[in-house]
Amino acid sequence: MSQRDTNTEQHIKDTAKRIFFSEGKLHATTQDIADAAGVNRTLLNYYFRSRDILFEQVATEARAEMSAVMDFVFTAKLEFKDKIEQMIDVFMDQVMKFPYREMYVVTELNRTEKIIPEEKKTRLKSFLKEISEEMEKGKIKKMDPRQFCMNLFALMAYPLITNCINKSLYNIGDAEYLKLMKDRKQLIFEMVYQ
Amino acid sequence: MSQRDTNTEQHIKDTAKRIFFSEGKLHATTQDIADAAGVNRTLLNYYFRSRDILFEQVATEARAEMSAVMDFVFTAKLEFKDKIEQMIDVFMDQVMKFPYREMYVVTELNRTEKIIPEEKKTRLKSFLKEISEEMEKGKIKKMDPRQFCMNLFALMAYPLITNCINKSLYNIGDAEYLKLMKDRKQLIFEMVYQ
DNA sequence: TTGGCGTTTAACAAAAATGTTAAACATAAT
DNA sequence: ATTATGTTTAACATTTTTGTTAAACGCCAA
Repeated sequence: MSQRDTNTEQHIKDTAKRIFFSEGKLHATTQDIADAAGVNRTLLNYYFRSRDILFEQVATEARAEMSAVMDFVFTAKLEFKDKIEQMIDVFMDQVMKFPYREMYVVTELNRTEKIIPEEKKTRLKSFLKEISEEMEKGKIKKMDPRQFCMNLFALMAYPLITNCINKSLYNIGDAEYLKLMKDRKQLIFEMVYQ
Repeated sequence: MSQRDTNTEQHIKDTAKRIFFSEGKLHATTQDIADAAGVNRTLLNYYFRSRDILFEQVATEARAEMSAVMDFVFTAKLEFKDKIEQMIDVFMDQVMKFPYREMYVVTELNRTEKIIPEEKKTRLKSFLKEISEEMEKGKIKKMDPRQFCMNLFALMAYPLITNCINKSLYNIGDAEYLKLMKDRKQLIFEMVYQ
């Protein structure tokens, strides 16, 4: 830590996240980000040296945050039913805040052909197993557990990605949209559980 | 029509669509597109004068194609149940071919602040009404019809957008993924039409 | 067979985005 | 009060992307 501590470096990254993940402006330039952060563009180079480094850090933090959230839920000592409920609650809050975060990761993957670390896969595997067991018990409809996962995440994430279309299409404002999204928590639970 | 008829102009647009909508490379440059189309970049300017015009044409055609598909389904003279079945069949085929098409439209909307024409909204409205009626009849679970729509489209579109993540996460190859997506047609129908 | 069209090549121009440098300024911490 | 740090300004350099122009080539159709 430096003697004089502004946290401008983090502020810049947070602004980039807002632009990319909340506003979905995937084509934003360094100038756009500097403007939005209310700082001079040279400051971005001062802190990050290059656009690529900034973007990479943002992407890395994004992946870390997503992992942290998923871990929190996956490893929770809860009954399956409660775990699902908690997952919906936590994950929906996330996508409401950062609707385009996964989209950013996807387009970065499409651009750069990166790969997903093994550890994440093992965490998911144990969750898939839990799902299977719950199906055996007859608590949820039987299907490929991967399909169950896809359903769950689709129902949570998609309506927020298409936010701008939906608002216009269904003629709804910010407040009502927020309410619809909050109502979805219960609705989604009812759809996937039984 | 010209005396000598290559259809290079359309070929270029189709290539752009493939790159944007199928491969999800939202940051592709005119050079990328020219290369993928196997033509010289100057030819893009020859046909379209500017990148913006090409992109606008591609976006316009995308919207038109999506509208055409939706119209085909919305206006079909079918019972609600069959209509839903057909919608899933037709729409899933679309998203399997162009997973990122809606994503492209969304990011363009976020970039340019365009607006959606009224006509589309009225078509949707009559569909929402059909949904309400079906709920009254007790054929499907009661909820806000808009939520029903969001559920339906989420279940269809999202797993294909996150294609690259899913393949890696669930350790599946192209063939198996294709099968999973085909199986989803039936699965989604069962989820929304209890 | 030749004229017109589609296409490429090459060489630039222009614009947009990014990166660099040095100097000046502000100010909180010592 | 001085200094080190954070920040801005301004002036450029570099790189990437896009747009322009003119000439040449291949070839099909009239």
